[in-house]
Amino acid sequence: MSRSSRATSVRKSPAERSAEIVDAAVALARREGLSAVKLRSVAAAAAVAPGLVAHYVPSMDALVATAFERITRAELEEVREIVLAASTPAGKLAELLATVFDDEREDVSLVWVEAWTMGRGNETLAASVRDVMDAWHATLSDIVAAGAESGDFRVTAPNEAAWHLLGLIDGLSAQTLVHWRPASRPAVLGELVERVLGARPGTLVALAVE
Amino acid sequence: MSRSSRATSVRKSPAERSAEIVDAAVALARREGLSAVKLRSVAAAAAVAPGLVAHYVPSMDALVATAFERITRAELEEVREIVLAASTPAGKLAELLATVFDDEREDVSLVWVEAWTMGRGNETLAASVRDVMDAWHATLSDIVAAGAESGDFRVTAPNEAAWHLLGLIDGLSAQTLVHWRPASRPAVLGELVERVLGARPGTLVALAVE
DNA sequence: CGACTTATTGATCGCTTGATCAACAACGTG
DNA sequence: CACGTTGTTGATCAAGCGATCAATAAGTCG
Repeated sequence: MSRSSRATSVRKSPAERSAEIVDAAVALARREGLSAVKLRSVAAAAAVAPGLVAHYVPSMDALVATAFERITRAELEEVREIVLAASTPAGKLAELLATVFDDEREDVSLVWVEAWTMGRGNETLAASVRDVMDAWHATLSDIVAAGAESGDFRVTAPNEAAWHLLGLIDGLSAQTLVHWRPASRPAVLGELVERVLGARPGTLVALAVE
Repeated sequence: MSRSSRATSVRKSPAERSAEIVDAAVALARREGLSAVKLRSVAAAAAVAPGLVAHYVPSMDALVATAFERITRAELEEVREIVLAASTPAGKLAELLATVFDDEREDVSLVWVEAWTMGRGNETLAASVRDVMDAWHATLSDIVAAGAESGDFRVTAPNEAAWHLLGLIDGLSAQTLVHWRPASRPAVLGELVERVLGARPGTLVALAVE
């Protein structure tokens, strides 16, 4: 009667298994948020025993931070490539905003907002959040500075303007997270950012609509 | 040896005790965030047994939602009164921004950001969040609309502009929560909002500095 | 083919959470 | 001063968390 039936297991190289576990954590975080990254749920997602997750990861806090980095770095990298394709600063910014506020990307908002609060009890995560935010700021700052130099934007402090753009992006993302989808976002948003950057009316709106 | 020593208790009217417990929850949330509002921590803060908290509250989710409402409604009310004192729309907005981004108010940011994520598993809280956000939006919208009418602001869609302002406020608040305090916030922010609303340069900056 | 290395399992510990409830005692009442 | 109502206590339950570790078996190597 006590054929307690041990599950059949396949041995894999530590590197491969470790990657699988991290991948499972990333997929889980993308789907249900960072707070869904638990020892047991990751184990289930990776189809391994709970103990194995703990074995391959220093701590769950670290795994959460890793998942955050993977997801948000990938997003930034994606945006960077899209931005690279555009020629003018205004075009770059328009593409950036269109990408960030794409509806497909709502899940990333959840990851960000959760990271801000979870960072308060997870210093590893907090450090990651700071790093990726800095990277975002740098990307935005570059675009704004280029626009200021070319005359497309009339900004006195590109660095500060980049912070405010980032704040705007974060805030609006958080809003959609709760329940809002103010309908005419792209067009009106373009108009808004034109003003923020002192661009000529229409330079961003036209690009944003495509 | 089994003098298990029951703590001396003072009987109070249900209304009074109930108020004490809610007050303790509010104070706790203000100090350490909504996530600190636990059955036992609230009990300790109110100096009662854990069971009493459960006795006076339908569920902890409800208590968290109540604490959120109390804190954020009070903030909004405070801002409303300050805004009322200013005469021009630009002045009202300048006062509003100065108040919201006052350093003393950092704790409220934590409450907001936590509410956005906790609302995902607490429908009572989610409903409260939507309500208070609507109220904020209405307040901002009124100011912007008045400014549009008076000619102080050149905005085509006050309603949308209010959403964006709110997004900006929320996003920048969240940033300070993580670790940022971009130094020259008030002045540069005023300039930013002038542009957002198409106000004449200086109308907000001058007021914000006071 | 047997032995050894080691990837993997799953039970387990200790802790925290919200919630329940029998027992207790403080206060108003007769 | 005793009685009874009821505000209050604190132990307790069940669930979920991260982490640990002895036991197990898969794959490799002589």
